Amino acid sequence: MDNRPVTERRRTLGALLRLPYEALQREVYGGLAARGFPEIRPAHSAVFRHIGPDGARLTALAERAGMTKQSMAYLVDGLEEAGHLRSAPDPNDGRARIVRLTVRGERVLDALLDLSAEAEARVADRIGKRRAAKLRKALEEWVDAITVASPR
Amino acid sequence: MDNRPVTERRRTLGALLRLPYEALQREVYGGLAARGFPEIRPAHSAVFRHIGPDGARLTALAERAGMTKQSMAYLVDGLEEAGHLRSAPDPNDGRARIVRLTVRGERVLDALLDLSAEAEARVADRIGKRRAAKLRKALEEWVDAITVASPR
DNA sequence: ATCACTAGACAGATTATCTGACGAACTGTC
DNA sequence: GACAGTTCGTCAGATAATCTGTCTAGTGAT
Repeated sequence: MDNRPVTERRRTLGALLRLPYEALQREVYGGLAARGFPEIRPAHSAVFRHIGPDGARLTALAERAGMTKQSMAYLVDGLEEAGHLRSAPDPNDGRARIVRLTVRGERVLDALLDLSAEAEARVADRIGKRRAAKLRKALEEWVDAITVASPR
Repeated sequence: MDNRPVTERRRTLGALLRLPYEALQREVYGGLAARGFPEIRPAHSAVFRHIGPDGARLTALAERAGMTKQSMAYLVDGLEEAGHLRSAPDPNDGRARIVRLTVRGERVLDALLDLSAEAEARVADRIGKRRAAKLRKALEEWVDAITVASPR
């Protein structure tokens, strides 16, 4: 049995992941807005995370992001309208569209990665370089354990 | 400049927090469904996280959860309909309603905390006890740093 | 040629959030 | 007391981000 007081029991790993994650997200998407991309919302990262330099099919993006084609289409439509993506029919498959980042879209991806690195550096300043390195290492280990168990 | 390859640059702290968090959430809410509470969805945790043994006002819950009164009212309504909460007028303030957990609601909170602790134990099994302890410690430090900076 | 499968679109629903406006109730000051 | 300003919760309406189910067109293997 767990006899610790509720306030302590409530400090779950989930909460300890969620709070920093939300803080990070505020920093990164705030920074993105400040850099001239206020239209990019957190959900859009599902696209930027999984699109490669040669673009990808809608279905491939959806599968990698673990969501339905319809949901991914919704996100892609928004980004295409804002000029971050451009889609063209696949010459090898008449059913498929290939979605690619535009130059503007590549700038967003770059800004996203920059801002993330900056935010991580600030974390290291706050909690110490060693501790931040251990944090990253432990998370990487955990993510690897998850990923082999149920590949994305 | 950051000259690491894109695949490595993409392994941001955000991603390293998000993936475990999502995995954890699946485990916990899956477990909750298995324990007979399939109607509890992740968003509802905003209520369980912030309600105390003596209940709370809607407005207080909303503020603690960092959302609008309207959004919190939506979540509370759902939980009240499902019998996890019961709300009564505040005898000291005619405007206010006090929302309290029912016995069923308390069982949910208990299950939530149990499942979280179990999930954390499984993480320790996977990545090692020492590493898991360091992970928790680093996250606690980070959360504390966030919380003093912008108290919730 | 046909037939099973796949890519993406369309229609419609659900969940979880928001903003703005509002009436009722409380609180402090005159 | 009366009045002004604040706070509590609700209503109406909108938006974001997801889902299921159905459909057409295209592919590919027999």
